Amino acid sequence: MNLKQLSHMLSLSQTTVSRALNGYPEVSEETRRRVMDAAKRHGYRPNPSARRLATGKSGMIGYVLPTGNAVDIDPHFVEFLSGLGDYARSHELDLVLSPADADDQETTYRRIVANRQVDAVYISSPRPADRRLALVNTLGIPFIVHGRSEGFDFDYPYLDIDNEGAFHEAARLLVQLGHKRLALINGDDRETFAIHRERGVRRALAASGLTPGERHICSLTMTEENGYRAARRLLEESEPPTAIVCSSLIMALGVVRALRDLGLTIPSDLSLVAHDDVFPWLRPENFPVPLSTTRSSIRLAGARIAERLAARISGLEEGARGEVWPVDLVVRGSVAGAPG
Amino acid sequence: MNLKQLSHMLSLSQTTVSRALNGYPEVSEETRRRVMDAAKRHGYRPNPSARRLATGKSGMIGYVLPTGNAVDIDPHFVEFLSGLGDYARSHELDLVLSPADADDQETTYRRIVANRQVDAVYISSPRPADRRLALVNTLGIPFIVHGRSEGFDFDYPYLDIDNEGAFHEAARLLVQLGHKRLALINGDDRETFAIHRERGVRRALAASGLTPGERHICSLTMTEENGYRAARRLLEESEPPTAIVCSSLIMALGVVRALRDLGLTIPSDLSLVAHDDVFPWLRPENFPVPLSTTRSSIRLAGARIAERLAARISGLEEGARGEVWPVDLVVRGSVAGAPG
DNA sequence: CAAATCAGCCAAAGCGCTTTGGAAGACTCT
DNA sequence: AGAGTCTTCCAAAGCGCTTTGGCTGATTTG
Repeated sequence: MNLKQLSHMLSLSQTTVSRALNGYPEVSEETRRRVMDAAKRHGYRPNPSARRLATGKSGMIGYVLPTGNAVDIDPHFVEFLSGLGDYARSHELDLVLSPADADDQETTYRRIVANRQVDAVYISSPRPADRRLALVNTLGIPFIVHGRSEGFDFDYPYLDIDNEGAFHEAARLLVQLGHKRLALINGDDRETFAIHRERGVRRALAASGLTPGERHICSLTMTEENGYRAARRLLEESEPPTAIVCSSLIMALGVVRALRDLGLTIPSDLSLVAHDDVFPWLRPENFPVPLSTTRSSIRLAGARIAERLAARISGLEEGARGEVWPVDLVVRGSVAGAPG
Repeated sequence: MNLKQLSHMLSLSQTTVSRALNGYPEVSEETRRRVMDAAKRHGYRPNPSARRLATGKSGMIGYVLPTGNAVDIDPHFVEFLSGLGDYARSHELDLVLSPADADDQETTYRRIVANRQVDAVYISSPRPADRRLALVNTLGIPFIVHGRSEGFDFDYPYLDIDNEGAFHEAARLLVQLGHKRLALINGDDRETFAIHRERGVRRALAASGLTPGERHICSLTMTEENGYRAARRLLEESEPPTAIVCSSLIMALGVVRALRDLGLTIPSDLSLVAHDDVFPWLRPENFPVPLSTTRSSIRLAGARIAERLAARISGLEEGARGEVWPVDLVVRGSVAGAPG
């Protein structure tokens, strides 16, 4: 059932039927009702390919997926996706993943924009002065950044959590508990989120006249093994930290393992706080000692981004609005006063 | 730059240019070369929307993503995606994720097929007599199942690992080591993979005249917490198992935690084997006691599925070919003879 | 009352590609 | 030499929608 057939059986022109269905004003209410009725009754669904060719709109949002043999997709992605799906599902919005060589994403961005494959894109894990951002900005496709970049002379729309604030709070708490030697096991510090977190920690320390030890700030990809290694290295120093702030639950698993290997206990020997993106399959309250966390649901962020992208596509949202979500500090048994 | 312009500047018809570019035989080699050259030089890229409208082919593969408030996307998905991307990247194949209400995926399948949004789909986590499979089979769109279903009177193309064999081997090893009380902490047993795993374990036990205790086979969604709970329940029985086979590393984390809480040690009190899908961020060799695993890279499966889908789309693969990958049993320190 | 306005509809021209059904010319074959 | 056969190309008809530009008859306006 296509437009031609439908309009024919209504004895109307395709123009009128099309306009009736798309809510244009130049069609009488009665006609519109008739058309709508018939469309529903016959299960008419406009062919998206045709609509697309005519309008250039695809009804999909895009994401360029960095891939490569040495490239692992962030496990957070799946939770983000859950959120995105939660919103998109009810709006018949599909998501197009365009895999790209991690070292040459530009080609892919250009392709999907030139081909009008998607109406909007989102960008995640941005770095300072991220080229993708500059590119997408000049290409003129609607977009939203999940996270923030830095060092641009233009503004852009984003959704981020207050990473600096969160880690500032966490570190401040630890300092208040008397910790003088505080370490940060951070994610990849080429990414902005990690930079912000480090900034938060440093600021909290500085406020009490402390500076982190040279090697007490480390940056690694967020695996259990790296958490272990970092913790091990830190705790075997001559003056080990008495508190650690950690950028992910997965790394925290490794930290906990390292402590065990060294015969140290939480929180008497070491206080630990980690960031929790809220995975359903790994919860901080279920750590051997319940883990204090800075918590922010990445899934909710996914839903919000979908919502905002939809708004941008339909022109309801404009400009470079940035949105920063506060982060909860949830204190559990893994923190205590600094050891004697 | 579109076809019209290109053909005009070559003084050829659109027909000829189109045919030259698409490799049809009825154009001379010389002309083809001229056309190819000009196309490359001017960076001509056929407009996919137009091509799509004309041919009905989209150059994308689809996946219906079950979503909902109570629905969590499987964390394995991300690794699978990495693999899919590895292949798709080099073939300019995009992946369309269509989020759907987990309880009504049929509507979405019908929509993407009717709209010809994608050229092929894949289905994951199938259940016995899975309705999606029957649906997709009748809709006539090329597809591949990741995993297997059961109870159909038709064959279908799939890629699966030998779950039964893997768990049979694992259980057999434990039995050979003298374990009489063996428990299985399985994933959701409405899914075929879990059924196969259970079958493997039962078969190994039966071969030595053993049957698993009533409550020694449990089925739960694969979270750390569920692993903990199941292990705890099992080990607090009057006749606790001396060996556990576990369907995922994440659950195994919980098992290890439970053991610790109960003051038990691996492998002297309990032998443990888990299935490893090969996550970059959590490795069995890094468990407190290196974990024995049945190992199969889900990422490689993703790449293979992409490859086969592409082959199906282009007609290179036909029929209901099933492919079953063997699974490695990797023995590490977590298994030992049954305690005294 | 003629002129201007307006609501409501339509025919047709795109969008940019593929594909059908020839047609023209070159070549073979008897 | 004329009939048949290839080879190589083309014009035009789709694919199914949106949108431009106008037309008609009814209503308002000076």
